[in-house]
Amino acid sequence: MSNIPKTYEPQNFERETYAAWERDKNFHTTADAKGEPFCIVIPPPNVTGQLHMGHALDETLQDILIRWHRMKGDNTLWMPGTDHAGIATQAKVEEQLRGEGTNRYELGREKFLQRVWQWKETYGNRISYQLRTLGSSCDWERERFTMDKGCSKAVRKVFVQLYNEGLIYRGTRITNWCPKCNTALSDIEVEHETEQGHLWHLRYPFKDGSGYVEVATTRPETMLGDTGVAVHPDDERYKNLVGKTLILPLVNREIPLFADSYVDREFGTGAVKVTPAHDPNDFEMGLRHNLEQVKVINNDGTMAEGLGKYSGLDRYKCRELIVADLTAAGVLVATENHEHAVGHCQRCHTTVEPLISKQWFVKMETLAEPAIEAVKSGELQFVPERFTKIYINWLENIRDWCISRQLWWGHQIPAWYCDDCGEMTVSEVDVDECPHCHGKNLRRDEDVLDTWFSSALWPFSTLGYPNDTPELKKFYPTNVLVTGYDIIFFWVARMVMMGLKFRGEVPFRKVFIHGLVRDKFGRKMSKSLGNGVDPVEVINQYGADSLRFMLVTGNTPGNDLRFFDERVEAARNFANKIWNASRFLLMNLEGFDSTFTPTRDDLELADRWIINRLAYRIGTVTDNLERFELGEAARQLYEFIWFEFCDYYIELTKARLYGSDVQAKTTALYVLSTVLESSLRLLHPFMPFLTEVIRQKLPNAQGSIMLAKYPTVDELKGLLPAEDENIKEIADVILNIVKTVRNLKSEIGIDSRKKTAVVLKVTRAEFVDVLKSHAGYVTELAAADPIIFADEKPAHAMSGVVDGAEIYLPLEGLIDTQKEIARLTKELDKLRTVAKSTENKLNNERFISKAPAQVVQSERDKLVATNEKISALEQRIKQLENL
RNA sequence: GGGGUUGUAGCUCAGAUGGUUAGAGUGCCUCGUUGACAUCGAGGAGGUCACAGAUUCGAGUUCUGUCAGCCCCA
Repeated sequence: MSNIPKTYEPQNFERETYAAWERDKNFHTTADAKGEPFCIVIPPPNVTGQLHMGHALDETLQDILIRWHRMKGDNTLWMPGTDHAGIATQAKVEEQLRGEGTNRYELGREKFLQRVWQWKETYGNRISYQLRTLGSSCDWERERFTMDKGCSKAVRKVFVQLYNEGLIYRGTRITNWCPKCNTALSDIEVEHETEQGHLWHLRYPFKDGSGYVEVATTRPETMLGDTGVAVHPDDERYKNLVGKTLILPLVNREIPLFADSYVDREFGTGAVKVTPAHDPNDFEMGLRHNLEQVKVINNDGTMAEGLGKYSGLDRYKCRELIVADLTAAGVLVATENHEHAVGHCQRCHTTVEPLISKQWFVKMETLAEPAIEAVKSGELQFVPERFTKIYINWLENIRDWCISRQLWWGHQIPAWYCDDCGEMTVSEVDVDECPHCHGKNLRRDEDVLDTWFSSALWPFSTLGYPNDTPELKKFYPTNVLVTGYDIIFFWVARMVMMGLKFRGEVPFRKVFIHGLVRDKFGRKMSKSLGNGVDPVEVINQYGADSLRFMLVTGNTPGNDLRFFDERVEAARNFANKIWNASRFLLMNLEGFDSTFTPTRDDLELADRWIINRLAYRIGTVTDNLERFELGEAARQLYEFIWFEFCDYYIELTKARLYGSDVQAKTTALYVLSTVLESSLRLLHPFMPFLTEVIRQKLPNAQGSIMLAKYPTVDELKGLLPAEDENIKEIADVILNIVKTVRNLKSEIGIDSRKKTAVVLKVTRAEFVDVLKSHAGYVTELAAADPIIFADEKPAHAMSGVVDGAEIYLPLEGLIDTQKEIARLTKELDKLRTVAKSTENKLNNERFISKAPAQVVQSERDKLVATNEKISALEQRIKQLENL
């Protein structure tokens, strides 16, 4: 049997292990393969850059689910791919061009797009390869891209159908505009941040000279575009003034004072200036009251033509000047400090400008309704459930989705305008002749679609839509979507709407939501802060298994987690522990007869115990996986492998391994390798590399672990202890004695490994035989040697008491009687507190009558056991005091 | 303004459906070189479970309120 190096060095095997899996097509499946379908589509990473910690978390969770289901025997497909990320990618390439002293306009659309495709090749591939370093078992043969042929076809088909049904329309609306990205944005691409600003109070005079109305505004520069002043219809202050005409200062435009119930009487002066072209609420009021829309700010954030000295100024420079001019004119009467929410571009963080422009929109209401229903009916479930509310709340208040972007990189809108007849044609195939007038002077709409439009189709476009492929039939709806809570609106909700609309079924049954990975101080990892941790570097240093294990432990669904080097180290130490436990087994396997199978009768207590524990952990791990409690499942494995298997069981096999009884040794080796092998399979979804490499060295383990069966309790049949065997209780007595002996030694400063005589007084008859026959376990684990069973208590000794036994370390001369009395008294006090509270419960009639019988009984048992310990301690203390 | 979420050991976090003397990792203290592992082993200290009520035989866990932090939406 070949052995392995002394320390765990993942760098030596992860890469080649992955390559072997991929070479053997272990990730690949087909629609006609055996098993229940289990499918996850990857949230496609952007081709802009490289893997970050958020991806690492997302991929790890998916890979755990995928590998687990594959091992369970499901027909498992993990569909990989990347996203073209319109604005972000275009910005990257434009930045590149700037470095070369040119820009996209100089290059022209076609050449520019070639450049972006080049970028996509480089970075798209890079991110796919980085996903591989994490161990992601994606079916790479099926890798997709949101702008590949198939996805583009799906986008066209969906667009045209929605247009034909009137669910996509083109209209002049107020939209969020980013002056820097130079494009329209959807509502959710705007991030609102509270900023310290001012509230300027302005006086607008009446035309008839009968005084003025005072308005309050946070954006004085927009006053140039004011076309009205609004007050609340029930506001007594203004009731008699409504309908009068005001003169807009600086501009001298006549504007009406009108009433609209939108106005908040409490805010400012109760009178609000109305700029329909630059504020969404004012826009709505403008429509209601037929106000003129005067656009005073250009798309690039400068002031429009025709505004005299203000024209061409930056919007903020203009604000300063306007404030100065209004002050000089006596219009500005007060300036207050004011906190308000200001919208910023999600991508570049520039303050967005609400502007009127002609854009394409998706009508959302009819699409949202079934998407709400799907969640309410339970057809689609969120894990954790609380995200349901967030999702529904958003959909119930949804507004139309602005889908056109003034970019070049993306799916160009399939609409053509005829210069001859002025008609528009929307079509799945490119149009070169106007179907209305047969003219040839067609211009295609220059805009492209919001990136999220194609992402919304991802679960079915990747499976073959619009073609009716076997994959689509087999794997749609997919089973789980794994993603962060930050894109529930952007992506999840839209996929549900589109899935329901175009496939008639939800795109996935469950949405498994995780949080964000933060830095050690709890801050979001970001480029500007420079606090990001590169997963590839972590993998190079600690191994992908360690990173994965760290990401999945100490984390509960939907919650953020902090990244600590120390936690990766802890995970790496766990890997090293497994490595060395395996190494121990491998070095003892020489000459092992791998055909040997023991019967239950060959197994000794420790063997039956560890198998029992394994069965228990198979249960809890599987149970937690089913509930998406991956962190808890990982913790179960950690405890089992490190504490139960390594700390206790391995130690208890050493006597047999180093002894001369071949049959006993073989049995121990059999159980060791059986339990280790099962543990590796249980752990494989979490730590794929390590488990594969070790398992290949074990006897009787054929093929790749990733295709092996996930452990079930059934497979232990024949080895499991009999139902009536009280194995846990017996083990607890022994382990409690072990702990007590170790503790007593430590109290007195004896090395835990130094052999020390121990006197045991067994206080429960049913344990006498089993403790006598297994005293060797105490010797092994606590260096208790010799162990003397006796009824009398040695006077000069350290002592301890556990359920079922009293323990004495006769160490005459080493014992400070007073200290020992003090120590025992402290212990006694603790037990008395316990006894007291237990008694109180049992004396409470209502407890006896209302609590379940089982709970009452366990309290009774506890009281008996505690009282036994108490009297033993009392006697002992008295004995010491009389010395 | 509406909604969500968090508050448990020095730090980071677990503690489904209420029921042992509330756990882990890390950090800290003491001890340990006999061969699986010092990326280790043994032992230990350390918690009024944010606060106040309520429900209950019983609350870290359920409900209400308060305080503090974070997030989303308007």
